[in-house]
Amino acid sequence: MTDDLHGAVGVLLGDDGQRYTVGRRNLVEVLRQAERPLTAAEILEAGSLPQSSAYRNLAVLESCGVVHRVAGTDELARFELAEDLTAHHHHHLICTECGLVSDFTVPDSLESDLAAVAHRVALETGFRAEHHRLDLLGRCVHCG
Amino acid sequence: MTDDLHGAVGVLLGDDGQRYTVGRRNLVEVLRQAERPLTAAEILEAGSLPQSSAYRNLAVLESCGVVHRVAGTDELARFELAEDLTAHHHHHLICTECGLVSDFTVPDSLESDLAAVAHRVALETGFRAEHHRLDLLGRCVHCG
DNA sequence: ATTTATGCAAATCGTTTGCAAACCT
DNA sequence: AGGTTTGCAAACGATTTGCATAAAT
Repeated sequence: MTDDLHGAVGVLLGDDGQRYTVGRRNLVEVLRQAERPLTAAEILEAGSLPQSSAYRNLAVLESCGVVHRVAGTDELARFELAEDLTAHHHHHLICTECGLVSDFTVPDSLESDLAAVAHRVALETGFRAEHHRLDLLGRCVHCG
Repeated sequence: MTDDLHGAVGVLLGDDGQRYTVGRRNLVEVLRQAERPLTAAEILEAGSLPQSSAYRNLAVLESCGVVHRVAGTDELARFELAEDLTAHHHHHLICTECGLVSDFTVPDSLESDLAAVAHRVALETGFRAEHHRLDLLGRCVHCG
């Protein structure tokens, strides 16, 4: 029950003065079992909380850094566990046909280049980059 | 009046059996003058069409490849002229504080690497990448 | 003349919020 | 008890749509 993930989530919530309730554990579990970002609708189907609780708790988890909000090409919000809590840094494949979002990773050398670019841009524009987002847009295997 | 841009837009619309009406020209002009992606609200303020016409025409322009929809971190839809119609390929700086989206470019060498990654991913996952999206997320000069 | 675009107002959809009851410590 | 979270139902805000009129070819 008390494995690494839930322990880490508990700490993040606690740091923020929040409780790790049953509903929140439920959400984390649903997101853990998904191998891709889920829409609110998918989460509602998979979990067993009312809408308002799901949305409210996703917001809490997001502000504590447990959950991350992912932008696709449609207007639906999608959520995944923060990278700190899961294996590793990854990027998204976004299907422009059906909206499906899935994960992929890139070579470390490319990640270094991206970091260098972020640094250059900061110098040139005064924008302070904290993260980057690299997505491939196209047709998923289904919509190919 | 009939400069390159409007000519090109007219062709794209025509190819799709659509007319280049006053309202559509108005939208293209508003987007041309902006140096960054605009939200629907900003477009409504700048242009002079009713909401429904603006949204409907943005949808038409998008499906003809004249306008491109940009995802930020907030839920607001943002629009810009398609890259084919403007100078060049670019990426976005997205402020996580105020949502502002602005443009930047990266070295060609990085673009080549991105293309190579897209190709590799296609082989490995069967996903057909058509475009990519590289955004930097952080604080803009204002919200720094 | 016939097809397509417009503009108003009403509807829709995802998401958020007010409030009273249930929960945790 | 004291403050937080829950769950229902109602509210919200951005975007979309029905329909009758106006415009374009």
